[in-house]
Amino acid sequence: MLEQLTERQRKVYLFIRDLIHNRGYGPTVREIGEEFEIASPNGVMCHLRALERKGLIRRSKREARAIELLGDTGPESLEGLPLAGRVAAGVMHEAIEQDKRIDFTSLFQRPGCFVLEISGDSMIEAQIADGDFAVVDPNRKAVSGDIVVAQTEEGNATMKYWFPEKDHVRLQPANSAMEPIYVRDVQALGVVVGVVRRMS
Amino acid sequence: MLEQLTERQRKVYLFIRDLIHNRGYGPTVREIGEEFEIASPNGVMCHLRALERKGLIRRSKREARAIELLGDTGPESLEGLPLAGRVAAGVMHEAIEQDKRIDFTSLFQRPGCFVLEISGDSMIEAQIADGDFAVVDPNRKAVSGDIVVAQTEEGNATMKYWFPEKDHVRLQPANSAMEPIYVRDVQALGVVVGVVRRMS
DNA sequence: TATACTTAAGAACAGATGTGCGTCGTCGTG
DNA sequence: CACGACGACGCACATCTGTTCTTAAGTATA
Repeated sequence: MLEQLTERQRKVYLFIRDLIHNRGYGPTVREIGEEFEIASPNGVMCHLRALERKGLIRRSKREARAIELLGDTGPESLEGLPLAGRVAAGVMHEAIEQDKRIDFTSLFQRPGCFVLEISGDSMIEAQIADGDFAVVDPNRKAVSGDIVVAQTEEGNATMKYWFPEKDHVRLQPANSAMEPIYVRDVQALGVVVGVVRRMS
Repeated sequence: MLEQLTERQRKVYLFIRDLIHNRGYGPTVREIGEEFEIASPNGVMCHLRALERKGLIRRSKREARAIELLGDTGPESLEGLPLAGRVAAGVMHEAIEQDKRIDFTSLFQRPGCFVLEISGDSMIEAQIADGDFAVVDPNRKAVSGDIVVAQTEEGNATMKYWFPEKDHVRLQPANSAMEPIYVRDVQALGVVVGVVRRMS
């Protein structure tokens, strides 16, 4: 998105975006000029035309501050949590590196995904415990060994390992105290792509 | 927030907010007048003054469209994932209930929280596996039995159960194949308040 | 009944703002 | 070398826009 821009254009775009996100409304042509020490309004117009031509912004003719950001998902600066490093692997840095961030919401933001709360311990050996939240992707085809949410013809739904065998499917719990289930008419509602646990 | 407003003021405020969220930039005084069939700019000024006085917006003097929304968290509709129910507990609803939603980012959004990637299997029996992300709250005092990130005086950091005993602390792994560590000079960098796993 | 607040019209003004014209220099490409 | 791009100046113009003043009707409050 930003690759096709020149250095100058990129900075102008980021300035506009920053204002819209952090101040709530965009800059005027002359405000941009002031920021980048461009004395003539037309010098700024040149950049705005380039940004519009390259599809990053849209403008309304003859309207003040009428700059619309295209393909912008919102202020990223506030999203997510700082990713501080790996633990149990040596020295911990005192200062948390602020540059790497991880956003759990966008991590699982695929169209159609939904969340289920786990009830029971049948997947405990797959590190999925009672009360956990499972993120399920219904648009993904289950392959052998996936953890899926399976629904039998009676309407019962359960979370198990998915093993197709000959003329049936083996639904294998991740708990050595439990036996696998063999079913003929079953469908996978979706594949488990993530687990979230809250321990507070 | 909206209770202290008159009906007319509320509609004006919602109109402004809608434009900022959906169009990307706010309205001019006359645009508002056009929407509500207020012929005079001053009729609109009256509402804007009221909204500013009541603390819903902030304006910059003599600047076009310079309306800032105060105490506004952005379009809420896009946040989070739909929470579809509990699994392994009977009947699955065909239609996912869209009204309940869960947002993983805000779930762990406490000031100071950070994320660590887990390395190794020392907490496997607490359902924390290699490659998982742990959310750590440094502003929380560790109590006996908590899972903490502990740092010894040598600077080594590790994730363990936290058991203070007499003149030392027992750092207990959740892995029966491993032995506990007894340390005198150790501090808990934070308490693990969440776990996130990505399996795609 | 008097007072204050809300809502609004109409007119006028100053200044903010987008836009177009012509010009110029630099840099990389063919 | 010519050409096109990028980046920018300076100026002028039309209009957009916020603001203020005066006036006034309707409504709630004391």
